[in-house]
Amino acid sequence: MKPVLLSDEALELVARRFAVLAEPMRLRLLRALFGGEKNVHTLVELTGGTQANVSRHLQTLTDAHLLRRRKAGLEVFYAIGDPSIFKLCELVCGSLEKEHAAKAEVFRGE
Amino acid sequence: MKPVLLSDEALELVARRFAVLAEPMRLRLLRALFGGEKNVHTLVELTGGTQANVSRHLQTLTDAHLLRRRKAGLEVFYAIGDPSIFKLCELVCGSLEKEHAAKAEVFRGE
DNA sequence: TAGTTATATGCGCATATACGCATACAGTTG
DNA sequence: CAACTGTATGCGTATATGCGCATATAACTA
Repeated sequence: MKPVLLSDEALELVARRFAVLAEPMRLRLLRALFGGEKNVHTLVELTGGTQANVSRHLQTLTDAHLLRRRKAGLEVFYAIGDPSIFKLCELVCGSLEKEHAAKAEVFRGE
Repeated sequence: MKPVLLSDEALELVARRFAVLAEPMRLRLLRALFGGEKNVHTLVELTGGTQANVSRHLQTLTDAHLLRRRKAGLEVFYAIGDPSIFKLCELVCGSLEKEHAAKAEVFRGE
């Protein structure tokens, strides 16, 4: 497929999407959600962050349409809302793995 | 497909890679290099940035192994050094397109 | 209604980084 | 050697944003 040359405005949007993915805590949240939807309390435990910080990052991810939000009584459940995330991480990991073969074992999950 | 769960250290590296791609000016540089390698002066013209700023961003991209550097006399030529960039942008663009298409439908009374 | 639980948010601080300016460095030419 | 060209870099500033603390909001329960 031929690469389409994007406009400057499109590049701004792409950059913003990449920025959302450029925070380790948000990636940890996405990782925690790979297995399916979870409520905030569970995500706080899994990521080891504070409740306030986790809530903020969940907001950022939801605003970017990477997560979907479901309210159930007192709890709020989040789940991955954009399956392209999986392929994105696959691509980046593959590239990084090739890049420093010395650190490659990190990406193979031991 | 079964996603591999990455370690926290791996996620930090992935986040760093995304951060490199999270700047519009760096994406403009990558876009300018889609057609092949170019020297700094040409990239300054194509992107409309200052020479100092362009040089810095080229450094960042090269450090991340996304570009390769070739010196020829006074000039320095840069070229895309990681083909996964193409697929990355394709993925993100596809995702953003869907998102905006969905948004557009709202205004069409869908 | 009052109290409890789960989640979200206002605020301030600290840090990271993009940018512009000036200048340094490297390589070529006189 | 000096002068010139192309590229890189030190420095200061402005802005963005991640984090912690405290508190607010929402929904359930006695």
